[in-house]
Parts: sequence; structure tokens; C-alpha cells
Amino acid sequence: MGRQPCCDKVGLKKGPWTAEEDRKLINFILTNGQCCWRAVPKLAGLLRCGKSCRLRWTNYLRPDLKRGLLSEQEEQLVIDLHAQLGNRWSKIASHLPGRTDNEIKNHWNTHIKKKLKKMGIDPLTHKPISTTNDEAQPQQQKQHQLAQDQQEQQEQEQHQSFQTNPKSEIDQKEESDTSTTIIEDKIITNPLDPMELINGFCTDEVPMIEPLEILIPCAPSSSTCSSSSSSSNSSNFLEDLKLPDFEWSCTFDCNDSSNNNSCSRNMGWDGTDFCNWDLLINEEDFDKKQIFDTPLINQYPRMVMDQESWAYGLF
DNA sequence: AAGACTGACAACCGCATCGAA
DNA sequence: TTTCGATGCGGTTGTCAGTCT
Repeated sequence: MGRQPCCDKVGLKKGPWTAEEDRKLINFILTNGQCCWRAVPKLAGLLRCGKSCRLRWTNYLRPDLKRGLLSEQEEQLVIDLHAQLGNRWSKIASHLPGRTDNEIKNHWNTHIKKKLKKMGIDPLTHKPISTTNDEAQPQQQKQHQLAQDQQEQQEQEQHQSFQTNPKSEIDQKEESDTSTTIIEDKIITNPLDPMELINGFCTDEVPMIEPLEILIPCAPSSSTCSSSSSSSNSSNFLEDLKLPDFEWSCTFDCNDSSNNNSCSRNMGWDGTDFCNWDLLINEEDFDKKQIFDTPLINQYPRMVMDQESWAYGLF
């Protein structure tokens, strides 16, 4: 007797999400917050299982997601973290603000693995590939696994000691001269990283969003939004919607050296994110906004530009 | 021009884990 | 303490655009 399926699969839709489904899900979460994923599809009027909704939200609809290729820095961080954590993608993702475990996992499998192999580094062990002694590989893997297990055990022990004596744990970690510092299974990669600072959580630790807690950044004054044609009237656009009230506030000033714009951020919402949402939320205005004329779309050449799948190009 | 192949990534599946009853 | 439902996580698969032949 197997485990019961997470949901009644009869009549449930599978496959790519449509814009309409995205809109329903976003509207629902904006009005109700994230709660009880199993109930979400029913309440939101979606023929999807809760799991699918959760995945869609966390991986693609969440407003605090960065899109596009990982930067060099991010890539290097992923490599460093993978060396320490192995395939624990969610842990790795939690140290890259705006990135999801799925995204990192895919990027690892499609880009980084190859890159490392090209450089003569075994992506599994992060050690130079021994070309002369292929049979040594399995042994190496075993050793890597052993090392990982030992590290895990150490982490657990350290965690325990941290609970009893947190200061000594931090002191220990401060002695490390590596660029990344693990504190209670959390790697502080950049002490100035806003995502690390804001509210003490990062992307993968996004708290339940309640409508009243959603803070929309100040309307970008000029060029912060890549979708300029749609950004210009984003507030009006939102007002047109019967969406929950938003609080337009400047809670966090980020001094972007590139454009010197002071913008508001909360949970990683920035001008671009918001503009994307702007496009997504109300597909009735879809034609009016002519979003496909915008440079944003050109960033995603793979996207199919029809109404069904336009959402994919928006983030 | 068309079919085959490849790469990238979105989405699914099933097991693990957590927490409430 | 046990059971069970909900959610999280990592591996795998499916789909589609781009490239090659």
C-alpha cells in the first residue's frame, strides 16, 4: 500500500502554467497570503494540485526572484557552497538572494558542471580529475561522501555546541579565513548584502506573505524598470486592479552606484520585479500595454510570445 | 527547407521531514 | 508516543527553442 497522492489527480491539469492560471494564483496569494497549499487551488479556482501551485509560486511567481543567468559571483558562490554542502540545493539557494533551488540545480547541471569539467575539476568532488587513473574515481567519490558525512556530523556537533555556547561557535567561525563563513548552517557571504540584512531572512526563507505586509517599492523614478512602457503607469495599473491595498513605502534605501537611484526594497522587491508583476497581474490590459514591444521581452528569446505563455517572458 | 539532435529549464514525482492532534 | 496530513527537497522527466546536417 503506497502513500496517498498529495492530491486527487483526477481532472487536475498538468504541464506548463498559463497566464490565466498565474494570474489566479497571484491574485489569491496577494489577497490571502501563503497558507495551506492544498487548499489554494480550490480556493483560487485552479485545476492544479497544491504542490504544483507552491512550486509555481516559489520558483517563478514570487516577486523577489531574480531572473536571468547567474552572475560570475553567484556562480562562484554556488561552486563554493556546493563544495561544502553537496547537492543541498535549497541550502545553497538560501545564500543566493532571489535564486531558487530549482534554478540553481538546473544551472549547475547545465552550465557549471560542464565548466568545471572543462577546467579539469570533478564537479562531484571539486578536486582535479585524475585522467590517468579512472578507477580511482569511485574511490574518490567514496572519500568525498565520507568527508561530507563527517562534515555533516561536525555541523551537527557544532550546532549542538552552538546552542549551549553560541559565542564560542561564532569565535570558532571567525577564526576561519575563508571568504564564506558558516554560522549555524548559514553562510554569510557578504556582510553588506541587503538580502542578508533585511529582516534577517533571505530568499528561500521568505516568510508567509500577508497582503498587508507586502511593501511595494517606490515607483521607480526613471530607468530602474526594464519594461519602461509598462512601468510608467504601474501605480495606475494597480489601482485598476481589485487587488489588496499596497503600502507604497521607502523602507530601505539602496544606493545603486550605477544609477544613483535611491529605491525602496523589501524582500527583494525592486523596480524590475514590480514592473514584471505589473504586467502579469491584469491580462485584460495586456494588449493595451503592448508589452512585447518592450526591451524586457528581448531578454528571453526562447519565450513563446502568445497570450498563453507570456508570463514566462515577464520575469 | 526539413528533420534530427542538443541544450536549457520548467514542471513533476516520490521520499523525507516536520508539526499538530 | 504514534499517526497522519502538509510541506520541503532533490532527482528526474518533458517540452520547446536553437543548432546542425
